[in-house]
Amino acid sequence: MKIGELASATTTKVETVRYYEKIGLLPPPARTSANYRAYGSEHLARLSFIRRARDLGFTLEAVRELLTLSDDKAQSCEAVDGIARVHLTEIDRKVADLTALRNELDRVIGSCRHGTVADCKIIETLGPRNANQ
Amino acid sequence: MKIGELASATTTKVETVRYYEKIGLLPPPARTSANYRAYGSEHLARLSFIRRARDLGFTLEAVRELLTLSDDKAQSCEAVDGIARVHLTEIDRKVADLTALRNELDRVIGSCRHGTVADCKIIETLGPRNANQ
DNA sequence: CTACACCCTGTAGCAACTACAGGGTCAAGC
DNA sequence: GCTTGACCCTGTAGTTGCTACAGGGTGTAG
Repeated sequence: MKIGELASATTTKVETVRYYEKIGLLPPPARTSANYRAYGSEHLARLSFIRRARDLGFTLEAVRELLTLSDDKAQSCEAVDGIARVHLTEIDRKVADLTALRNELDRVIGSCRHGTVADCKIIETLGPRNANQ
Repeated sequence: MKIGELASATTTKVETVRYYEKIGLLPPPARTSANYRAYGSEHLARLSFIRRARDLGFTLEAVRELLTLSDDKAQSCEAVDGIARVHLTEIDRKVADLTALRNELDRVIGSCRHGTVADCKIIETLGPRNANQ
């Protein structure tokens, strides 16, 4: 399997596959006589794993840990569970932050009376003279 | 007003102030004989504007546009409103995406039976062999 | 006069890719 | 048998929005 096939099988860009290899997430595959990367099914499995973890929002560092953990089948999956829970907490915080921000922006937009910039409430909100914090 | 004072007045780092100058968001101020930056109140106003817009999640490009628009007081604030609305839509999309992701992660974590890695549902979900998409 | 806090410029680093530039390889079609 | 085009290679620079040095200069308090 060439890099382009692996990439399209996992909806990844070719450059990204090479990038994952460079940072040590994906092991370097064998090479053909023409120096092309030749991947096997274990690479497909590993890259799929990486992509799904990334889709779930895990950082590459977290993915690296998950991969290491998943290699030791006999161990308890407590650590895996822990990483996932920490990540969930982070996402919850992000959602809360974004929602608060969204509501403030909505309020700011709602105050716009569609006049000139001189008396635009949006611009005014951004200015330094009102003490709304 | 020296750069440190301007920075602490706007809870910005000194390096960030210089960075904003470098990318043309903040006009270069006058210099003292010792080549120190000497800021006036117009800089304070502009930097406050930038910080608040950033706090509301606007990109630096959007901030740049908002600043340009805010300089033309006679114009209608339609464009300003437009930028803000586009931004709100983006935030709404992000919240929706993150929430969906959060729920899937929650589901994945909930399936964990706390055994060994070999039969860990979290690891299994990340693997390529199940067709859950 | 000597610490020390502040200022200066310029460059490199972070995450997680993405996009070239400047080459080599391979199969198909004329 | 040779060209065209799709693919592959390496290496480097760009993206966003800062942040963190390194290696200097300045100003003031004790």
